[in-house]
Amino acid sequence: MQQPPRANAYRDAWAGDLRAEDADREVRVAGWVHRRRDHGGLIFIDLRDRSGFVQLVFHPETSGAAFGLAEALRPEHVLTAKGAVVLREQANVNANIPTGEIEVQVVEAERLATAETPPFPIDEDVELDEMLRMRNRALDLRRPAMQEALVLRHKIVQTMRRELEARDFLEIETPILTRSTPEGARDFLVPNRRDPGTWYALPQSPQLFKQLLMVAGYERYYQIARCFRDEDTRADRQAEFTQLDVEMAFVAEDDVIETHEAVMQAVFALAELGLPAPPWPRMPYAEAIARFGSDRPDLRFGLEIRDVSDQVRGAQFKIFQSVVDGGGVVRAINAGKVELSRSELEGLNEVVQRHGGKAVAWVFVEADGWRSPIAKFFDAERIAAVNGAMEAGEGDLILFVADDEKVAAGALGGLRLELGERLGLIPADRHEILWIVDFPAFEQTEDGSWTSLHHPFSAPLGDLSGDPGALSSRNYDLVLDGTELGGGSIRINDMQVQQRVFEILGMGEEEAYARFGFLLDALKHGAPPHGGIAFGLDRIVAIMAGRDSIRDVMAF
RNA sequence: GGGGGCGUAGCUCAGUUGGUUAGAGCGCCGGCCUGUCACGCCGGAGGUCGCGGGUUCGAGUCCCGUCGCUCCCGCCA
Repeated sequence: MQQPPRANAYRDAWAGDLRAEDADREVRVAGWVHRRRDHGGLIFIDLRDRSGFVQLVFHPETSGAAFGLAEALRPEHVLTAKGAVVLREQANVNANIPTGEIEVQVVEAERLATAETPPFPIDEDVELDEMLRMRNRALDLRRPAMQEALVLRHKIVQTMRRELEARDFLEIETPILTRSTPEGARDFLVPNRRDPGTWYALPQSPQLFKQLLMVAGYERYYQIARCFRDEDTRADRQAEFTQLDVEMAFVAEDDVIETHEAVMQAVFALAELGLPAPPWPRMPYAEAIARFGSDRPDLRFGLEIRDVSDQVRGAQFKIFQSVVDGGGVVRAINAGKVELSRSELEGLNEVVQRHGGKAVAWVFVEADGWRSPIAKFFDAERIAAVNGAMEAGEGDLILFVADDEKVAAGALGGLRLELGERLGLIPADRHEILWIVDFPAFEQTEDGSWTSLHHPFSAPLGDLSGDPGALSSRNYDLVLDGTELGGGSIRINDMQVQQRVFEILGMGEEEAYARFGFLLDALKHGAPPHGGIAFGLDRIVAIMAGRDSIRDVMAF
């Protein structure tokens, strides 16, 4: 703790903060019985509070009535105790704990509450059933890993506030009972008692409000914002989550990126992630898709994807040929010198199929050709060309996927992650961060209509009257170890551009106004160039705390 | 909405090819113990094997259903 507690009838010192220099002090500490070691004629109690724990010693002659109390104490009983801090004899020093040089010789103690036997150990990090943890939330939150995560979370938020404060940002709250926000998930709805038949939506993000604040001239806004999306959960996704939400006026991409490199560097400094100092690399979306099959590539390991369409063109293998003829691509990963069994190789099909692909073709590179069911379809020249493109040598396994470009990229991206994990290529102690930039503005859906890759307020770049598929958007996403930490964009501040975007999206003026009316009205009154970003706080804390599930870094 | 996995003591888990009285560690309770710190030693209690049905001479084990949890896909950045 940074400060000693205000002295009162319960305590005047933090248990975990007592040190050798406190020796001979008379202190009163309060907390929970962490552990009891009863030696019959001598009882040790580890007394725990938020700061840690200290050993209390109860002695039959010097502790008086407190000794009898100590015999009755059990784990998690609540206690206040008074006594002298004494140096332990050299042989009794416990170097493994911060308070191990001293102990408190109790002269007086009072039990403030008893406690039922806890249903699970609170001092160890055993994996527990989630229901059990939720039913016993107070006990679960007492566990050290949860406390550390929540302390870290607090420090991260404090750091964000401090860094943004130093850059003149204003923290401004936005409504929770609101109208639908443009993030594309299902809204949580709350019935409006005063107008039966109508509903509030809970915000999926403060997007509309923060843009309104920019139009209103507040220049720099941020908020630790609760967001709600009525979608199924994942380990890294909850229906209710927290974002650091930021918006700035009179800025371009570089301004937003550089500001947040500084903010996030300060945040990351709270854990030893070993990240390089900014500026962090920026990779165009198209490159990320081509090389890693993902717009949030994990750069901690290789297994990059290469295009071998040209090298296989003209081979006797009909599957590849028809894909290439049909405008598709053949791409591959060199998995290196690994021996996978036939059934393991077949198992990879499942990974590919999950991403909409059909199957994986595989070859083992040998001195005089390929070992593979498809080897017979390839002449020596093409084999050499593919080996060359894949930088493959003897013993290497090459995995191919042939499909249209998007599916092939996604399937190989999935395959890459699967192999990285299965082959143990992902180092736990190294981290890789980068920005993904130059996103396409629009994606064509199966029925031929266009949807925005992010939301309809991201500013497009390019000729608005031309092919929507050729437009890029002024977006940027920050990716750490294959996890998207946050993303944002420069927004549209010109109503004509905004209207053209709605047109491309097939959204009529009426619908646009129904959904975003108050922002559109605001944009008419002089909108500055502006842009912002939102970071998923829960994910950031989870990664920094080394937890797999964001539920392990949320108090409730 | 779809698919996979799991469900055995308070907790974490083992339980062989379907076989006799279902186990371990920790925790809990009792006893002993004045230097332990995950104290130690001795003893003990604790089970509707998620629930329901079926197959079988016999089911924790196999089958069907159901409930709960969880992961993944869909969905979602």
